[in-house]
This record gives sequence, C-alpha cells and structure tokens, in this order.
Amino acid sequence: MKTVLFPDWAYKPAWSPGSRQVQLWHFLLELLGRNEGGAIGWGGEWGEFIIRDPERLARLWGERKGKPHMNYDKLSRALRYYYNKRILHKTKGKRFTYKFNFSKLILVNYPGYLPPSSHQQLVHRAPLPFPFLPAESGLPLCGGVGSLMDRAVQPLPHPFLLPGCLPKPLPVPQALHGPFPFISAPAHPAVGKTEPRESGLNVNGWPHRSSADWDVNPHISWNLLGGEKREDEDREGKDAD
DNA sequence: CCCGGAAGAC
DNA sequence: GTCTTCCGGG
Repeated sequence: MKTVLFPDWAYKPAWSPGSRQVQLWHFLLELLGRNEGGAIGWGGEWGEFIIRDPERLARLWGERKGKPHMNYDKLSRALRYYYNKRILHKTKGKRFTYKFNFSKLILVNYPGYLPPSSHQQLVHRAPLPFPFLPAESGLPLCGGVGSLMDRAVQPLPHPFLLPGCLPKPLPVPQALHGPFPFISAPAHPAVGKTEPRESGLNVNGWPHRSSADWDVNPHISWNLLGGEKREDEDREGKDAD
C-alpha cells in the first residue's frame, strides 16, 4: 500500500506541547488553505507560494502573534530562518516567492509512524484521526484557537495535518520525473494484499495517493522521521545535465 | 529586495 | 527553540 505523505515538519501539530504559539509556517499554510485571497497564494510549482501583499500578510501575522509592529522585513527574516531548517526555500529571481520543501517526503502511516525496525507491522490504510470536513465548513483549517486541532476527538499519538492546507498539484504522475526526489515505501512482502480502499481522502485534493501511481526508483533512500539525509536539496527548473 | 549575524524576548 | 528586532551588506 505505499503511501506518500509529507515531511516530518509538516506533521508537527500547530500547537505542540513544547511551543504554545502558532508557528509561522502553520500560519502560512492556514492562509493558503483557506484561499483567503490577496495576501498570499500558491505559485506555479508544487509547494511554491507568492506573497502578493507583503505588508498585509505581515499585519495578519502580527495580529496572530500579538506583535503590532510586525512588518515584511521582520517576517521575511523569520522565513529566512526556515532555510536552514529545510522548511522553506527561496525561489530565486521571483519576488516574494518562496517554496515549501516538500521534496523530502515522509513515509508514515497515520496512527503513528513506524520505526524502521518494525515498519512491516501496521502497513495498512489508516484513516485520518479527525473527521473530514469541507473547506467551507467555517472552522479554521490547519490549527488555530478553537480549530479542529483543539477538538480532535481522540488523543492523537502523532502529529497530523489538515486537508486543504496544501497545494493540489500532481494532476499527472510526472511529478516524479521532475527534480523531486520523492520517496515512497518499498514493497513489503509481509503485507500481502492489503488494499482496502485506494480512494484515500482526495475529497479535498489531498495528495494522498498510492505510490503505485508513480514509478519510483526503489533504491532511493527513504528517510523516516528524524532521518536527515540531505541528498535532495531540490532544484528549480535547472537541473544538472 | 534579499541575505544572514547578533542580541534578546518568551 | 521560534521567532522579533535591528542592521550592515549585496
């Protein structure tokens, strides 16, 4: 069943036990997911976004954080700190354009990622721990006070994301042919056939697909949570030739 | 505009 | 640890 999901940082809840404040990338995802129009929007590339109104975005961010003097200069400094953390890249040459680092995909199954030693255990489809809801349901997506994050039904052992926060690209399987070193699960012999439903949860354009849709090099090293392989460092349009 | 060091808040 | 603030430099 091979499920391809998102990088480790993307699974950190907006309100992790350690940090009681919203994180900037969550905030950005929230705005992008809401398609709130104006301040920020998805760009052409997978994960790329463009800040259309920098000062307005800064004002919104400042309001969220209780920092009335926030501006784009300071916000962009925070974005720059994401470079080293490998959460963001700058799309060079394009003004106000950054890109989320979705190049490192994480292979996990929802009720908890599986450590490399025991990953053959729960290799079956796992439903999301929260009820689906359309983006129009009024509740804020991607966390925030009073959002789904707070009213999650069960204690969640693992961080999670909400649908609608991420771009919906990949109309075709050619994403893998690009510069993205996507990672997928190798075929596990122990699994047998466990494919209850491949529909997954595309209800919101959630890019949750079986990697069988894409032909993947099996020898790509797949790093799980905590793994820090840096073989990707994805490029834009210019690849080495 | 964009970059990152430095210091400090929390 | 995650920004916020300030800033010299390109």
